[in-house]
Amino acid sequence: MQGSAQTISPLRIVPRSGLCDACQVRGVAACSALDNNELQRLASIVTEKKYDAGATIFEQGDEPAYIFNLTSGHVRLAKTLANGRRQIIGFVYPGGMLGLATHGAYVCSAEAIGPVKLCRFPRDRLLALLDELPPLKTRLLDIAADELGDAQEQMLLLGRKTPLERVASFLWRQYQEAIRCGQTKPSIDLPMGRTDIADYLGTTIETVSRTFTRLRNDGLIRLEHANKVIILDAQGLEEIAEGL
Amino acid sequence: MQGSAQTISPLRIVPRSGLCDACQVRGVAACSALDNNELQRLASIVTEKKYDAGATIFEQGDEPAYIFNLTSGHVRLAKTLANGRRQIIGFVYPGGMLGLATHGAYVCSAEAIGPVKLCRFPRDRLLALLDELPPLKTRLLDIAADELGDAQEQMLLLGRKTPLERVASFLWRQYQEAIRCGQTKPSIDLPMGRTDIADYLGTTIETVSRTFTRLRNDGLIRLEHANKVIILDAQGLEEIAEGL
DNA sequence: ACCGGGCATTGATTTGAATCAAGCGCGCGT
DNA sequence: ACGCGCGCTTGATTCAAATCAATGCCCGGT
Repeated sequence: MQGSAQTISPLRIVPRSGLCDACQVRGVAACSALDNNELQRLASIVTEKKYDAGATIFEQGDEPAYIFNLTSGHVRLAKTLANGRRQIIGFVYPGGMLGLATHGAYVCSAEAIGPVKLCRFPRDRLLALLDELPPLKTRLLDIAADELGDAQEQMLLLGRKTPLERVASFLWRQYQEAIRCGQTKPSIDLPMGRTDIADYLGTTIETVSRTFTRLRNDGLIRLEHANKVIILDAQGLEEIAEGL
Repeated sequence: MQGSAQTISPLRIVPRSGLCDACQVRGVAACSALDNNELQRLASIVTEKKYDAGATIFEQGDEPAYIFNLTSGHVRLAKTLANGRRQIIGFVYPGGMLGLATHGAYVCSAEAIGPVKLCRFPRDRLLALLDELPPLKTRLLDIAADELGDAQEQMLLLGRKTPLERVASFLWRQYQEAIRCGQTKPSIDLPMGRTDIADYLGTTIETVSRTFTRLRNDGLIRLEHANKVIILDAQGLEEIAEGL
């Protein structure tokens, strides 16, 4: 499977690019912008890394030595205030990038929610490579612009939505993401716990829990168990999410 | 002044690039990445636009036909919820970009706070030009990564800071920005009103007002008038902002 | 199968910011 | 110079979500 040549490349040096051939997320990831030849250049600077559940991939304030591409598992990005209050900036799904946003240092920490695999690129080498791989630079610009749009949507949520609207928005987005990934049933598997959800939505674990219960009682969702949500009324959920 | 040749360009076609020669924000703006030759290519697709105070430059949801560079005045970026609740996503200062973040449409509206001048680039032509001007693409990627970092900082503010910390953070950032722009006195001129500040900080006009009063009573600031703040205790302000 | 611990839910109480409601002051136009 | 109006400040009250406090449930280990 690794050696199977769907690609017809003349010299099969392939430093470790067998990885990319077998990559599960190649279609979604940043690499999707590249042809096989270009991909090999990228592959020449990549290292595959694994982390256990709960492990820290990098810390807010660290020198941003690497940029990552998540190939399997889920990651949370978090910022922490002096007194311990925590805000989750976002969740990363397979195919997503880590470490793009910086101000000279990582602006947030990245933690593995479950066991995680990712492709690690030395930042300086990746940035140097960008000048030789214009499609990749374009792709990264697109990704950054998209993430910026997502971030702005989250600001609206945090600044102006009620807890009910926040949870509904969260579920709605998870649902859309699941659909995008080929899910056909109206259900969501939540890889993260209530604490993470609360810290993402700028509220408390108790409020999140009560809100789930309320959505259940109102017939919008069913809770198969705490981490498996069945969407019963997608439109109703969206309307709540949009503040209608 | 317009025709003054500091640059030695062979053919002086210069569609309207006299503009760039005289540009006040050339050092800070995205164009700073370009040499004079490259700048002319940019200048060939630019149109200068002016807007009155309160004017809408573009609307959330519009087709993102243009990307802008603010040359003078201040802009607010806002998103609005069905029932009228508004969240200000950010304020743009001279030299800043508008319209970078998109998801196929402008993700927020841009409104002139006071009278405003900006350079307008047709999006498709600018993006096409990026492939010929790699330094500009790099610069835009840098700008996007920076804005992403700012957005994440704002999420922390909206999700986890108290109103006091929010206002202190806001003033602190304004102060840093003023210093960056060459300001030497410890004072800030606020181009926006209390309503804009409240909508930016995810709180109400009354709370903002009370918090200004409290910071004044606690000796951290002095209010020369509503829009002119003197910083009396910069360190104290920063400590509050950081939640210490 | 039983026990223990961590996570989620549910309930009671408190609290701080939103809302409601006046005043105040400054700038503008006449 | 005067009065008008808008935007800011200040005060009183309400209310929703945070906090405090049990209780329940599921999973993993023995």
